[in-house]
Amino acid sequence: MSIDYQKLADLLFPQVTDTPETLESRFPARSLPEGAKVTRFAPSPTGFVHFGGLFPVMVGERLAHQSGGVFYLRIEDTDGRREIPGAAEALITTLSQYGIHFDEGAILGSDGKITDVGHYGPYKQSLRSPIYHVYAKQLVAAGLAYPCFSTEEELEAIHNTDKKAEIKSMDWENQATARREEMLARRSFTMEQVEAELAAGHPFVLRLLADGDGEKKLTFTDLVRGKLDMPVNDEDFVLLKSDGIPTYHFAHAVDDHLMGTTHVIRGEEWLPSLPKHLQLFRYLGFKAPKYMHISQIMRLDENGSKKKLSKRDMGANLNDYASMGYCADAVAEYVLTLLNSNYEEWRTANPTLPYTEFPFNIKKMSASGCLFDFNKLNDVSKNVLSRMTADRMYETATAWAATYDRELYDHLTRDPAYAKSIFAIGRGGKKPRKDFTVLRDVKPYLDFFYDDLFTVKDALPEGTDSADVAATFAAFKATYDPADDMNTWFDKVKAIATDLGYAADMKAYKADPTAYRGSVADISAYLRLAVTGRQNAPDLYTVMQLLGRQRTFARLDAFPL
RNA sequence: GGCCCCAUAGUCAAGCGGCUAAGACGUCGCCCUCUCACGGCGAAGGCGUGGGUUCGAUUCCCGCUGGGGUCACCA
Repeated sequence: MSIDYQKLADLLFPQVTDTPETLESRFPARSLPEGAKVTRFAPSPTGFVHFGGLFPVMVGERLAHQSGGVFYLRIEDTDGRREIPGAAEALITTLSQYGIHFDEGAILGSDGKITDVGHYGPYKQSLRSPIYHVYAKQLVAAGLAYPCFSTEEELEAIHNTDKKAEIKSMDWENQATARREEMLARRSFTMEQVEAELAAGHPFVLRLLADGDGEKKLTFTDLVRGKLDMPVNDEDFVLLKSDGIPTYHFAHAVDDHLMGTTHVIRGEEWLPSLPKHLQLFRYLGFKAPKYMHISQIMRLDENGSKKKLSKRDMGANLNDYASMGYCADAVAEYVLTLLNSNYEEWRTANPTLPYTEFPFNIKKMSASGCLFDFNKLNDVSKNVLSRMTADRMYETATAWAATYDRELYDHLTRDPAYAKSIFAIGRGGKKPRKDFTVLRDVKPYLDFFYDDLFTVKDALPEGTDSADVAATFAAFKATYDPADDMNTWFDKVKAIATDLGYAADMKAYKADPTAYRGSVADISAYLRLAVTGRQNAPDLYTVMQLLGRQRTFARLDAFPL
């Protein structure tokens, strides 16, 4: 049976008049400096940004911007059934909070609507049908693709593929044979049959005519995994769905070629379909981009086995991190530590540089999947917060509190200078205090600096003689001078200790605790509890400096004995 | 089940034929110290398994085991 493929192409795509050549001239190759990488983030608007999604995003962003290239955003909205209205906008907003900015693509305008920026658009796949159809027609005309009029129901009866649960229990051997036979059957048809189906108004999908021998292997080099062997594609997979919208595979080939993507960075779940893509690029006459398949982030389930971090898991939604109190920089740094094994080393050597200064290196990427580790994230977050200047910490905390803790926000903004001086405690030196793991820790840490938030949380140590406490307060009030420096201040506290029969010297006290009523540590504890309401707080001298004499004394007076 | 990927401590990881097998997080001790937070010192804990190749394997090859992915008109 011989078919006039050009005639078939005209029959299937009568509306297509453009040719691949006209498209090539409409989207010319980019003129970029040698070595510049063009990468993209290509999400489908089906929900929030997944934490795991941040990995390819950051790799793409770093590679592009580090090389003087282009990082663009393309929206893969080819599945109307799964699309969630507003998801694309939300995706962009979330990423911008993470400092991820796109040079071109479907970008959010000031009106909150998505608009195209750049010369390779449209950047929403649903708007690119005419483009895909040009190449679809070309493939049909070349005898490399064909229409299939089987309905979804018919195929499902054979494949039984629409439910994961069924896949697990089905008979694989028979399934494979049935599929092969079905595929062969669909390949043979006559022009008359096609004409009749079209005349009857029956929809069709366009399938690629696979020429590969599934027994043969293809060797391919992935930039993070090295050489890989995969079977050559032998499957007539779908290029265009019955609504004329392309599948991921087809859109990927056409778009990444036309848009000049040099490096495709995606999750490793795409590895098995790589042979399809390579075959498509070959059929289309396109040069394939370089690929980087990134390992999935996992979590530990109840049984101790690894599971893909999925939608419902804690930490899956990127938006959750803000509400948990992690700032975007912390999350980004954590991702970087997982992405490049030498990142932490670099950070230690360069504590103050922004992470964008880090020389990101593909060779330092690991091919094995890793487990999400809150301990590590916490540590990174704690360091990120501790490295900030007081001003920066103030801004970060205030911005966070604006949406997550109005009460804190009101207090911080009431007197910014005061708030900044609180944040300045133990900050800025070589060994800064690390009081905050997340921004949620801010309020409980500094509440005692505000009279209306102050409460006595802790109790005096067991067995404390309240007469000693009262005597301590009286003596302290009699001698305290805000003009004293820290040493003078502490000498006075020691003097109080001595007068009350407490040890002024800790070493002496430890050597013979029975010789004293207590130690200067106890005296400090009395004062600390009254002034801060707790047994643990930053340096008392500084706290009193910030509170001032009047408020300090008021708290000593108000302390219940 | 087929195909594919992965495999160094609880976690992330250096290592790329010869090392007492780095480092970080976590855990536990000790020190510093007015408490806390820092900081310092130290400890426990690892090359999944069986074959090769080699004078010598964590490192190279194969099998096994384990984990993960994938097999749609979803991406």
